Amino acid sequence: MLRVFNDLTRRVEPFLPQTPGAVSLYVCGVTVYDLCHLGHARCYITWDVVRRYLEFSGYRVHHVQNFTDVDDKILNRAREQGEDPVHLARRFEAEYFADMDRLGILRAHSYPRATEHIGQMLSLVDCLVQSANAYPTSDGTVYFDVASFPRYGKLSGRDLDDLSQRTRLDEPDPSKHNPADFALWKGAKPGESSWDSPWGAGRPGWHLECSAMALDQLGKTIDIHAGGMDLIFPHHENEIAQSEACTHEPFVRYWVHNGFVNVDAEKMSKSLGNFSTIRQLLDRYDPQAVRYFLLQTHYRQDCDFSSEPLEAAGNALKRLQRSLADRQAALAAPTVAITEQIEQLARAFTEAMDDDFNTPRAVASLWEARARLGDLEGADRAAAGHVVARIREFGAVLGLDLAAKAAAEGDRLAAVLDIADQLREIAARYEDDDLAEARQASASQLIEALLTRRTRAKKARDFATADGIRAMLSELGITLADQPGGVTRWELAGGAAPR
RNA sequence: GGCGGCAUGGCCAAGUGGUAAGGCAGAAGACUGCAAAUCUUCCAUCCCCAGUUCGAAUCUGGGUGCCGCCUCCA
Repeated sequence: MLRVFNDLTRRVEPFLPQTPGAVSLYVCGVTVYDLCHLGHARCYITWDVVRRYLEFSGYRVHHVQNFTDVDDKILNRAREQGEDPVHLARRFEAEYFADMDRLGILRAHSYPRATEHIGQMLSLVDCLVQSANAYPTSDGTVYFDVASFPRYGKLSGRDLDDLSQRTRLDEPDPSKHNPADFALWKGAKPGESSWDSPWGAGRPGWHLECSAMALDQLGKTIDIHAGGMDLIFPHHENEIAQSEACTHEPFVRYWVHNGFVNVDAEKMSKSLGNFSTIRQLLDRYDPQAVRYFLLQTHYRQDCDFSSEPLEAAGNALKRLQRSLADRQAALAAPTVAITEQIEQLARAFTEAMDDDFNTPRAVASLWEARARLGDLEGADRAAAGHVVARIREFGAVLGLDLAAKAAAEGDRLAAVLDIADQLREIAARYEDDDLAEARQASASQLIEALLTRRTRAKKARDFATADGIRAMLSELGITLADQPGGVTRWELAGGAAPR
């Protein structure tokens, strides 16, 4: 039985969607005006794992994630760069997908854009004005009247009186009834792109779009609404107010939020100068290592992107993959012991994930299953591959690929590294027929040829040659591993992605 | 000022009453021409103080330290 921490009640609750077997999931998406940063990586990997686990648990998930493509930041950025705002927004949508694809994040079923839901937003504003939960001002702005919504502050634990008294020094609009009122619709300034409305030309406020699109695509009540912790107030608080004031139905059953990303123990932010993009991260670390790193921390905790733990995660993942590869071929008929081990793994994994998506424990269950493999003997040992297969299956539920890198992958990496010329130089030093033939070959073929040459040297007990080849490949970042049976495997060292 | 989070071995990190998961790093052994990899084993009493309890990392009270939200932010 899945249990989920609900920020609305601040408790872990049994997960009961409206319709048994189906889950509507709305994840707050990005404002498309810049490249995605580490916080986005954390957020979308978190909800990707949640979605994968829901599906693994048998739920039919309808996953919707918006793009905010009209907003001050976009307009400002477009002006700075002399680019059309729509063009800029579409460009960064593509960049978003490029990053998320590298991180292995499943595509949502729908990516609604704010600009394509203006009509739904205006209907919502109209509904709120009709019900006296909102009021227009002389400049064409429509504010939500927070005092008209008794439950305002419920999600974030704010007190309306307190919020109201905290009048901000730079509060620009004296026509607000209450300083805590927020804009549903913003009157357009001259020259800005805008849409016509009953209240004059303008554009939507930030909070409005999520309500309008969620209501449009998922109905009045959605099961899970997810996003970063920083969205609790004011964004999600406002979404509740504007949605429920109109529909009179609970907007969301389970509000879930992921913790922050810190860099060197401080919040990552542009002003602190410790802001980094997903791209910069992936220049240094394998996307799978990043995912593994994040899985080791519970999603509601803050996590600190620093090099040591990231490298540790890469090492751990690689060791797990290699360790499994050693047993994968043992596929004799499953024995009682093997069946028990599989059941034990499944139990530990699902218990961990059912407990508010406790991925650190889920990952640990994989390691424990792997360790038990070591105790197997005889017929049990000959069937160990079945356990390996299950460990990989559960890894996939977390979005981890626990199969060792296939030769094709190594080839791709070698090609990206463009080390063929250097390999040919090495080959030239150990001139012989095999290598002469390999002159036109790809990087991985050259490596294989060198390995063949080295194996021959080893058989002849010419260790100087064998170690020389190993040392030179090592300088190119290629690590050799002589395995029992005389087979030599190679891989790129360090877990680093190609630069 | 209001609201909230965190403090567990060298590092990361689970665990919310029953005697400290897991990973990284480190050490020892097996294997190996040597390496690497792999396998096996070892490696903490949980920020401080006072309570509750047969029993607390886990509950209560009091400290100390760190962080976040309250403005755009995933």
